[in-house]
Amino acid sequence: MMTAMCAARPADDDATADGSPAAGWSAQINALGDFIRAQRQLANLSLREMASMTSVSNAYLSQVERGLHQPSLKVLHSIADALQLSTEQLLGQAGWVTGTGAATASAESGGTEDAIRKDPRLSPEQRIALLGVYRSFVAGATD
Amino acid sequence: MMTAMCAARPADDDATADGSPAAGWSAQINALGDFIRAQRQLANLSLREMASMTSVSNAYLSQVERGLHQPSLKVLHSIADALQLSTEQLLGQAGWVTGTGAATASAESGGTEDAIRKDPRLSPEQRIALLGVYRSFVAGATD
DNA sequence: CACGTTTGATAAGTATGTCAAGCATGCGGG
DNA sequence: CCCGCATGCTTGACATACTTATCAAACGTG
Repeated sequence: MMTAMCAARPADDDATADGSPAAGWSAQINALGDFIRAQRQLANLSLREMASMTSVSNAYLSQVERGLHQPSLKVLHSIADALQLSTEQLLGQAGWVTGTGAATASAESGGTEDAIRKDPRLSPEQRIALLGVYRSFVAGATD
Repeated sequence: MMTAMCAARPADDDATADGSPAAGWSAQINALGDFIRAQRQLANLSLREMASMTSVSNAYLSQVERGLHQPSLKVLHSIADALQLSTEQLLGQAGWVTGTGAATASAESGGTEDAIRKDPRLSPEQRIALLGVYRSFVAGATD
């Protein structure tokens, strides 16, 4: 197995002529596909094997690996599972998550807000309420 | 403005009896939608405002918030950006960051109390009040 | 060489995400 | 009263993700 099979990449297609899709994600998609393929081959899996593990068709996996499509969360998750990777690694590879630490918002100045937002023990409604209270407090003070 | 007018949720449809690895989507989608809506309202944004920020149509945002659709990565990312959240928080909310290690939650859990205690912008009374609210929330959530 | 098997790639069809336009409702002013 | 302006919700058309069925090449067997 694993012979130099028929690998053909139809040249780097960065067609962003029409403005429909967000420009420039082809690079990330390619990176993601390469990464997935590498991991798959590392695990000595064929497309079909992985397909049966992920319940995603081999054909689509092939297309994803070659950067022809942007897989959805479901598929991404399945793939990560089959390859024994965390979804975060996959997303990170595609550049969709800013990084593991990643605090795009105000992390240092608004530590409390951030903590509330990230707290997994709160339901959405509770979050709203708590943040509302907190903000009213802070707004009332000198700020 | 901001009066909750025509609101209708078409019953909770949780029909996922098959043994697929990704079973139980509707619940997650609903959670995600609720979270997004909560955050949006927190930021005092209307659907249309957010739509213009995210370059996603208001209609679709509405549907996503109500759990009628699963947004793609692009859209998710845009939303996170508009709400000044990291994509990971969104994904975490929906429970998509399973991963093998996946200790996103436990690491942050408990950080909220700490953040509140340390927050220099709160007066002692406010601190007590906020902690009280937070604790009541967490206590009610069957830890 | 015929044969079956395994591999990755392609074709055409189906399901689902996404948008632009229109609907319903509430609010303030003539 | 009606009217315009705000909001959120629904419809129907299109684009994209995804599937099932199939192909051509490489690897065996005898």
